[in-house]
Amino acid sequence: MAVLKRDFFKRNPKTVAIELLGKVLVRRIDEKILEGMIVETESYFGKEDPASRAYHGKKNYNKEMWDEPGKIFVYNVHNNWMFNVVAHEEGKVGAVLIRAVHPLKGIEDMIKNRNVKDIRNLTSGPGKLSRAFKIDKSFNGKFLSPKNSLYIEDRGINVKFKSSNRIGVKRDLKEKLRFFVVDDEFVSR
DNA sequence: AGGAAGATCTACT
DNA sequence: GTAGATCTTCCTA
Repeated sequence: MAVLKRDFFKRNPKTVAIELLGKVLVRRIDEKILEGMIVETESYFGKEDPASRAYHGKKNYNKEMWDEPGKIFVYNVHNNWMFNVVAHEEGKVGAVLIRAVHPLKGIEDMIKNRNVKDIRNLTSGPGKLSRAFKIDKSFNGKFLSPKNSLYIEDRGINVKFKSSNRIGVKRDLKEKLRFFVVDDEFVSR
């Protein structure tokens, strides 16, 4: 049950995105624990990446991507919070977007937070999972850490994954930067 | 003040 | 599966 250290995120965003698959996202709300296995991620780079929030240079809404790896980066799109973790090599820019998790624990609470019946709809998208886990802008700029009630654990789970182009992106890079676990029903369509 | 946002829901074929 | 409305942040003017 090793909590991921900051060094884990001090690498290329692509590597981090791949290795985050199968890790477990843990959220503590008072005495309740919510857990979900990460099954879908996307990596974003800096100015060289037209799909990245960092593409237009350092702004108020994206400055966390220049910040220390291991920090939480949250932004809003169409009334949805996107949950990212800052990940890049020394002196670079980048982040990994958590797009979907597979609920493990606290499912009842997630259903309450999300107000849906179909379990498959619970956390199968970036805005969905942040709502289910009660992640919002208040986490922006904090470190992933048990102290902050939000962190990621390595439980030695090994998963098979595939890659594809990123979702919803108009001008994507040639490289495939979306990664997802094979045959998991919580991967977003 | 106005607008666009790399998502989601709903309501259809 | 696909299309259209959504109704919050933060940007640009």
